[in-house]
Amino acid sequence: MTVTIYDVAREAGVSMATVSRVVNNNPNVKPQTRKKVFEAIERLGYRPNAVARGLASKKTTTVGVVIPDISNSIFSEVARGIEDIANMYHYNIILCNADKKKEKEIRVINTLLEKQVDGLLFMGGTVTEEHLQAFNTSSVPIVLCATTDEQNAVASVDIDHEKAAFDAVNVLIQNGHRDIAMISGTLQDPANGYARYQGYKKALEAAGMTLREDYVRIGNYRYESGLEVTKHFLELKDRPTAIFAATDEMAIGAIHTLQDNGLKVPEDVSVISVDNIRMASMVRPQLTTVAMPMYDIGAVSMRLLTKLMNKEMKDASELMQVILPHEVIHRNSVAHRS
Amino acid sequence: MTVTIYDVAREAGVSMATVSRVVNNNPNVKPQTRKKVFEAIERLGYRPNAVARGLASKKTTTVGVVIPDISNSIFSEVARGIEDIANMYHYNIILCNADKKKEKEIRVINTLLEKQVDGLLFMGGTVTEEHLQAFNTSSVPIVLCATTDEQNAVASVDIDHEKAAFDAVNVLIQNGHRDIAMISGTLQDPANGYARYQGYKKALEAAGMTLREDYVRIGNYRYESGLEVTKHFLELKDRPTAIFAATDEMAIGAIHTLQDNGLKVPEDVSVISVDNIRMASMVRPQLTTVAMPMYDIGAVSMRLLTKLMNKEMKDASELMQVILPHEVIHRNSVAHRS
DNA sequence: CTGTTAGCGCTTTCAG
DNA sequence: CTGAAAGCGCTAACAG
Repeated sequence: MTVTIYDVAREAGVSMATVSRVVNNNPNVKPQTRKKVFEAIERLGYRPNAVARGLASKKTTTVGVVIPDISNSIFSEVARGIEDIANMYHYNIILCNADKKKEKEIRVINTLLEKQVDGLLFMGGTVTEEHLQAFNTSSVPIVLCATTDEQNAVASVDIDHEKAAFDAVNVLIQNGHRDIAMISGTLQDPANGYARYQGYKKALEAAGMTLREDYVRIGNYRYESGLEVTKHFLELKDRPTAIFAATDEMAIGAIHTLQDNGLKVPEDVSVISVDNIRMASMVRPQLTTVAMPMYDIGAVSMRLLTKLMNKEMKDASELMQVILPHEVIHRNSVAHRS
Repeated sequence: MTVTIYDVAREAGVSMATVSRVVNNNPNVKPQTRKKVFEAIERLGYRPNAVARGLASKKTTTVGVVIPDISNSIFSEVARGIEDIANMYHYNIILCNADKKKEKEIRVINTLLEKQVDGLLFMGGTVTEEHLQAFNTSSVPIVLCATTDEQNAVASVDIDHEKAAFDAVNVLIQNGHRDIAMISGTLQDPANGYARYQGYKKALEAAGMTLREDYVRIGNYRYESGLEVTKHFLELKDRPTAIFAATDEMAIGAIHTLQDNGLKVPEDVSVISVDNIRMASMVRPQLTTVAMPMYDIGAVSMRLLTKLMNKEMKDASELMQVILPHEVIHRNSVAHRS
């Protein structure tokens, strides 16, 4: 039925070991023998069994990636970065959506580990004590992607969310705005929520402005939420002249309710955010935002993982927190205060 | 170092076979023994090795999915549908981007097969003779996702692209439009290109209208392309009053160059397309389009694959071409001809 | 440069 | 209900 390395060996008149060598490109094989073996392989239509190889060699050349939701463009960008580099180093990836649910995250981490992945890339919600415990049972390297744990106990690659938010709010301030509202994510979320809120707060402070409670509203990162939340700002007696949204999607939502209410962006109200999803340049006005290098975060974390898997470097804890640079992308949603 | 089934057996005072039974939920184990084994597992922190299991049982509970580009929202939607159902049936997925490049597609199909996936989901460009050959070397079931092969030789799930385009153009016609241009994809692409173009053509014919060469332009499916191509229509002496784009992204591009040139959508020019990506309702005006059920295509094809893998049904060739329904989503980019 | 020989960790008859 | 034993297909020393 299925042709094995043994069949090839017999067909070529050599030993299994030799066949294994040519299949694995081991140079210690006489060209002549190599040729014989290749012919036998061809003739028999032999296809190496990676599972058997994995059991024998204790390496599967596959890495696990747990991701919140692959259909979310932010994460699918990261995933593309991961897969490109994985591919480059001859790894495959097993993709698991976990929707930022702790239970599900822990569960998939375990099944990935059962599948003997050579490494793990984790992209999720908050990294809790339980996550750390699960990571600890792993004998393969793990790197956090677009997240970090409080203790910096595990390698990670991310941007400085607080600084990104700070920079965003600052362009508003530089444009003369003083009444700046924020559409935040939940403060429970360390990176996209809390950190970005902190950046907003600190930027105001640095400019000697005071934070108004009614200028901060919590959204859920999505477009519809930006649409909703902005209505509240519109009801205020003294409306903000600028809005900082924690994500591009919410910012686009904000722009639309503004427009739907007869306000012009950026003439009447300026809008800025963080992320730089593809859609940011596909709306009118085009969105000014702070670019988070999604693809690079994926690519760099996968590259880091390969190094760890090859033991090119030990997980030197502190040194393993890589922060990628962000950048303000000036487009058309911010104007000087009129 | 690593604890195996043998260690657990010794610890629990039973045989490997018994441990295997409890791990696999085989009912033929006395509750008492089961308990002993579970305790031993707990005590030792035993984690089953799925690779060894895969070798012994010849099943890996993982399926391969080859996809053009996971960062493209169309495909990432499909992927989510696939993963959800896979998860439901306890399968994991190995994801490979192949960018619709034949070479790459064939290559990943082979490595996926080497990894002994239990089934394969293929989403790609044209299915050529070479693809069919590669599929033929497979002993596991394969289903095409959002594509079909000419010969209907392999199971597939997709929508009727021609009919979807036909329906889209028809809403334009129903609205009194007679000068309808099309932004098409390449005619080399059977589904999104050729079939959608055919639908356009047939809708015009059915309405007794003649197709104007200069009203058809080829784009590359993306936003920027829609932006570009539309400029040509603007240069025509008798401009179209409506535009049908093969994809939402190109339609949004069309809307924007229309707007950027002082034309109003839909008052001056109507725009419709096919896809219904998330962004379609995140632009102004919101896009009227024919919804292609991306998530469902993924979900249904994965479900079909599970049936094939369980041999619940043999690949009854002809019967295996499932066509999912599409639906016109009326939003605000189409108006009656003024 | 090539062959022999043990396993890798688990499932699966087959007995009992 | 439980155990013994034979592999699954391949890699990796170790000899030669």
